[in-house]
Amino acid sequence: MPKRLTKSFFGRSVLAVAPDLIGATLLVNGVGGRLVEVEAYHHTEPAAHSFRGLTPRNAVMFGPPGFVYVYRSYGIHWCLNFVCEPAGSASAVLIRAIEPTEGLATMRRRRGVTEERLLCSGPGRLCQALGVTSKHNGLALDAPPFELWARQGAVEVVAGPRIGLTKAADLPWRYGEKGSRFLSKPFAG
DNA sequence: TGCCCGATTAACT
DNA sequence: GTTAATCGGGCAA
Repeated sequence: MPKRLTKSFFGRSVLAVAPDLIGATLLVNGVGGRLVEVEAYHHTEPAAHSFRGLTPRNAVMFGPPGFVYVYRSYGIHWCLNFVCEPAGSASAVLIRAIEPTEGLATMRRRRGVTEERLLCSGPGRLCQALGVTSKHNGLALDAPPFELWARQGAVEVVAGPRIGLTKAADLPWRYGEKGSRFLSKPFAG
């Protein structure tokens, strides 16, 4: 049987947690699937929301690991993050793409598209498909409506530069499942 | 206070 | 390939 990921899983280096999340299963109210693409963010690099210090928006990032940080992107979309490392480190993993496995009909209704590959392939898309909004900001990952299960068996993880950044764009902190057709963008090489 | 811009997406040409 | 939608943070004035 699969194992639930608890807060101790997240209380490690964000660069260790991020690749370990590939292949894990995330459900929100029973809707979701396998994580196939994530990105790491650390307060010491300027692309992170926490880089300039604590604000009302990023406060959850400065709290303990294993909690959810949700922010509004471009005034339109929601983006889902998992807080990592000991409290105060202000690091997090952005969830960028999911392979849908549970609640496909609900996702299609929320997204307004039928093609499976377009349901969760992107940070904004997966939040819409899973019904994630600001009301989830600050909630614990090991309690309802969230369920997070460790991956079973081996997963081949690849890394590359993060997407959509103008700062610290060279850091190879994007991780994904090799060859997955549900990535928001393929990995080079 | 005002202005610029972003961890995006979809609908254009 | 380009652009609009839309809003809060950061910084200049």
